[in-house]
Amino acid sequence: MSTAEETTGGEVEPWEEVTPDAARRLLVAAVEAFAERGYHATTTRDIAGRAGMSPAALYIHYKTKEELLHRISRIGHDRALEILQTAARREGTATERLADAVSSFVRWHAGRRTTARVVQYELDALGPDARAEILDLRRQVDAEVRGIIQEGVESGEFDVIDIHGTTLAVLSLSIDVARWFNVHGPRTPEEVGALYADLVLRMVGAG
Amino acid sequence: MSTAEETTGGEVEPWEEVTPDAARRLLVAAVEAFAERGYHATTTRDIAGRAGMSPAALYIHYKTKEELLHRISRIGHDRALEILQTAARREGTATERLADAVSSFVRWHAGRRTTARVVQYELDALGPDARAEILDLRRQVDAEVRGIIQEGVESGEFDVIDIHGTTLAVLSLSIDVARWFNVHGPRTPEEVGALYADLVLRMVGAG
DNA sequence: GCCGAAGCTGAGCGAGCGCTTAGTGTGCCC
DNA sequence: GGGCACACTAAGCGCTCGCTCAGCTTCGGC
Repeated sequence: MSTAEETTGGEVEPWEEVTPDAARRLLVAAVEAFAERGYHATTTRDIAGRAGMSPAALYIHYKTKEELLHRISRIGHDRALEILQTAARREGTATERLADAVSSFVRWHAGRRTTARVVQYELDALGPDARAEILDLRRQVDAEVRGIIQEGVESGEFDVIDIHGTTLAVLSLSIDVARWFNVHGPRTPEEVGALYADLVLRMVGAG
Repeated sequence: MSTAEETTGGEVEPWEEVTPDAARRLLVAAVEAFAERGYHATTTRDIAGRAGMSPAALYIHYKTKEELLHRISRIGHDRALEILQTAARREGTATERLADAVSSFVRWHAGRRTTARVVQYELDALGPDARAEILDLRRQVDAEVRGIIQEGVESGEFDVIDIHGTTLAVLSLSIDVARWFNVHGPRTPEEVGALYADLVLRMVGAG
């Protein structure tokens, strides 16, 4: 199986780039809390408690609660963009690359649902500077998908009238997985990824 | 033009069912505030201020801040379900009814974006009883769309393998419009509705 | 064996939260 | 025109929030 993600199943815990260990535990606790209750409904006491620390410990590693969200959002967007870039830049037809991009992007939104939820739905809680930085990453995400669709249209593989609108719809469909996906539901991330890749190929008139 | 919504363009201000006038002004103010900042980040002082009243005035008409959200969510879900039911029960082929359902559902999510945003993204802020009531409405929404797709498959109009999964994707795509739609953006609700109806017909293999 | 740096805690500050209460103005009924 | 129901306000209560700070522990270097 050739996919854009190198090791989906055997992927080690993410966030390993975050050190020291206490800072990572706090960040993982924040991801869970933000995903469950939302940024504004989450208290710093809750985050510290989940990480097994006192409320004050949080401020050794992070200046504010918002810095936690910023770090999570930045790392998550970097990862999402990396997944799409890997799919977009592999060799193969536009059809193969679009299917790969959607299936791996969706697999990430389902499999890492808590992270994806925070990344996709808590943007407005960031301050202006952090938000601008993240929006720039989102434009890059959009450009990757639009590029594949554009190439498929030019090669005659796809039949698409509104390239920008269709790109928007493909990304919107994939991102919304983070809202409804249920770990205890009937579908695995792999199954949703495969279904969505098929639906997207139909949307662009491939095959 | 025959659509599921009787009068999209000329639709009078909604919320006219909410009386007296002061209660409606507070509710409209709450919709705006919840849509902009989210339920938890909105203060009762902000809601009352937008409605031109003192903070205490809110509690003449609503027992709690959560009751405001509950009323908004209930009315919004009723309206969304009504739109889908009108499209599903009109006469015509499954293709026509699915296109009508998606275009009017999407048009509502784009045109009434602030309401739709609160309705679709603030469910978790409700208490258990209110949430259960709303979830029941969502099951009815799902059943309407699934019904049309099922009939299209049975009549041979559609080519769909996973009916439940495709229903989920169609609703997910439409609902997510409330997240990204921008009133000042390049597309009108009508244009997005038409584009999305076309994309959904492709997804189900119609035509 | 002493020292300073680093990681963490217990206690708590000022602010703003949801919500309450006592009191005020207004208009309608008789 | 007196009384009353109703809509609303000013003030503020009790609480929890994000965040701070003085002090304790631990540990490597010498």
